[in-house]
Amino acid sequence: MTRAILKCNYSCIMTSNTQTPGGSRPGGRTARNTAAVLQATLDELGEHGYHGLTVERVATRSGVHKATVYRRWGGVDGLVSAALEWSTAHAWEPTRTGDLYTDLLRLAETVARGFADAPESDLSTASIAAAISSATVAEALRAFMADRHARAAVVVEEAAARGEVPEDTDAHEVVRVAVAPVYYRLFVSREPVTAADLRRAARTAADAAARGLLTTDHRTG
Amino acid sequence: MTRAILKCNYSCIMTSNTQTPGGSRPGGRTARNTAAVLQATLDELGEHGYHGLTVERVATRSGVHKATVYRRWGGVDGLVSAALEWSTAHAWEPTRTGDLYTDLLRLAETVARGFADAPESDLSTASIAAAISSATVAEALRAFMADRHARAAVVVEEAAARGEVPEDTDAHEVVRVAVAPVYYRLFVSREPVTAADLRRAARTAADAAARGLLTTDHRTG
DNA sequence: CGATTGATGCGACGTTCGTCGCGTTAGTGA
DNA sequence: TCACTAACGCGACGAACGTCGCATCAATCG
Repeated sequence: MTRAILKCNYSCIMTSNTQTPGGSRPGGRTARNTAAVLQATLDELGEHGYHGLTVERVATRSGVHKATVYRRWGGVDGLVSAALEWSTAHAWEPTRTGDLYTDLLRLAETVARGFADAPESDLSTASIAAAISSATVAEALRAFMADRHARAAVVVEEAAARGEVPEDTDAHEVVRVAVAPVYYRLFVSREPVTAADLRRAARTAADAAARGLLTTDHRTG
Repeated sequence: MTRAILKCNYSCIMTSNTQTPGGSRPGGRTARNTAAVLQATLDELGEHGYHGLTVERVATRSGVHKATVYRRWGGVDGLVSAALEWSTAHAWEPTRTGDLYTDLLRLAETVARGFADAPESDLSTASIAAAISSATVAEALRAFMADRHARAAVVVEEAAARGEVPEDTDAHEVVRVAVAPVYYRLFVSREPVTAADLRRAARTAADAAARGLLTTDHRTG
């Protein structure tokens, strides 16, 4: 889901320096440091995962002094939060094929692929791990996922417009039903995620929506 | 889901000393140390969470020397693994009311309650966090969840026997659809989990199963 | 261009982590 | 009861972590 973000290079982060200190002096050096540190954070996550993410290594890699990193971001959790908040600004759009099932399948595939390729070496994985022990990261993750959910909801709304699903279908719930089993297998039950599993998850969500099981007033079932 | 385990006292662990070293000398002292250390691990998890779980504190609390804990369990991840493996032996049974929806609702409620009461202070939460960075814990968690799934499948099989759902319903998939959204909200999207959410998850799973959306051959959808 | 001052670089410090070698304790079996 | 030895207790050690005070740098503004 955030896979493409890791491919992002130096200049990519340069453009979104929302992490400037007080805001009183967003000068060139500060922005440069922010870019270098966040990029180093992503690189370190890609190489050693969240478990091996160290302020000292990030500082050395970025060329920014260790004390500065501690002052600006507070620690490892702050680094993950900042990287995650930045990625929220990164535009993302779901693929729209004109068929709800296919759209949901693409969504599930995106999730699975992002984690399957490099387990524990992804920003998303790091965020989930860090959010468990850090309220700051938890809030950043919540905001990130809310953004993704809002964007993904489009595929359901279009399906409703086409008449595939009832008008009062809960778009967010459809997305949840489609992707939740994937995350569940990855992080909770620790079962392998096959292509058939992804198809089943998407099929269940699409069929349930089509039959009116996921409408907004169905909530009090 | 593993909430009740934390209530377990000293003697409870004493009875399952599967963690003896080579097996050549499962004597009284070794078993006593195992019990003390695992109990201290659960206590520390309850007080400080996984993030604050330290070998040094566990050693001090249990009265066992730090070096011994490192030798026997290797570190924090080993402690979590051992605690989790032990809890697999702990018998657990799903509530059976004679109605699939209600049974699934109870299941979802158990999951939600286990995490809602004391976030990040549960063995399950610690396991999920630790499994991300530790292959050992990941395997222990997989085995634990496989056991829980096998036990929970009974409610679906009985529903099939009653004729509520088709004979070839995939029991495991029904359970996944029922609980996955709960875990998803808790750890991924970080949304609050309300009673209505639990009802909706259980209702969706039960209805989808009743309509034949979760049969074994539906997989290739 | 020069003064201001927020941000940074720097090095040192106390703390905690994880490991190691060695002497001792206490289950085990004769 | 007694020897054997696996497991343990103990203290010390190097390494890494996170923090601090102070000197320096550079972005901003007059």
